Amino acid sequence: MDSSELKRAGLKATLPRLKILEFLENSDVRHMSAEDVYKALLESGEDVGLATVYRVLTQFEAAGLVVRHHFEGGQSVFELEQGKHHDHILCVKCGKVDEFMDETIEERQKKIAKEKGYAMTDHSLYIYGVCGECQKEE
Amino acid sequence: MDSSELKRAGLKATLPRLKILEFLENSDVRHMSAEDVYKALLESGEDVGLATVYRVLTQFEAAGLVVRHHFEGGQSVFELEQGKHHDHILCVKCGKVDEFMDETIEERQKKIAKEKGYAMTDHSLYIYGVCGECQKEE
DNA sequence: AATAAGAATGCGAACTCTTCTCATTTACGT
DNA sequence: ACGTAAATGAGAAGAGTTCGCATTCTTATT
Repeated sequence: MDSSELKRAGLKATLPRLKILEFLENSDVRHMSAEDVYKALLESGEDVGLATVYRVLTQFEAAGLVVRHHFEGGQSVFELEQGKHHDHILCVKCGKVDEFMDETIEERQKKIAKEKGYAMTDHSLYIYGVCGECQKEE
Repeated sequence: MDSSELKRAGLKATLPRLKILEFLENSDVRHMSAEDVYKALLESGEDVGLATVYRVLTQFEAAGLVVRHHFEGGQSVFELEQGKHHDHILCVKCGKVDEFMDETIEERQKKIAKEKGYAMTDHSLYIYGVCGECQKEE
């Protein structure tokens, strides 16, 4: 088991944390709600509580292992940190999520923050649309 | 009373709708949650239900009278439609909200959507930071 | 390897924001 | 003014998330 990542993040290597991290790393879906993680673990025969999943994901976020997003639709969505910042474009029909990174937009944002007198801490950019697949279906 | 705006939007000119619209138009705060609107009306002596405020704001949104935002923090925030699209920059300390519009960013977003094969329907961009005022306070 | 002490867990209750249900009231064309 | 359909208010219900607490783990120390 790879408890070193957790140790490094200053977190005790408990079974639920290990399982959740492992799941995030091995899943091919990159953006998941707490509920998604919870259900997947239950189906794998793990015995975790939903509250624990929420707690752990929040800790992972604080530790920088995970990034939390607020897509439309209310619930939080989590994504394993990949080192490189990026924004998201999502399909309003099928829910597909794509990622992109645009240096020009990044620059402009910094510029705007400065102009407005803000010390920028963060930003979130979501583009919504209908993906190629969904456009075909009438 | 100005019921014409409501009529034009295809909505019956009921008292709660009139009051809510009037309040949105006369308030100097431009971004308000349903709860904010509800409380303000109660304090003005109006007798509205919170459910009605939610319903009406949702109808206003559908009618294009109002725009709904999902700032961080969970609840929806509403803003009177001003014709011209803009994005937001908000202070994470005091909650202040500023608006901006950047043609370059707009263009880039369209370009990205096209590249990724999406038919763009909408987008949301929020910059978070500490505003000038709040930077001064220690 | 056993132990002690504190941290983490699971469960259900609680909380927040929002929507729904439904009996009652209101707006508006006639 | 009246009738009808739509809108309202109140509280219940729903979704997502957090909290409280008794129990169970981790881990540093023997």
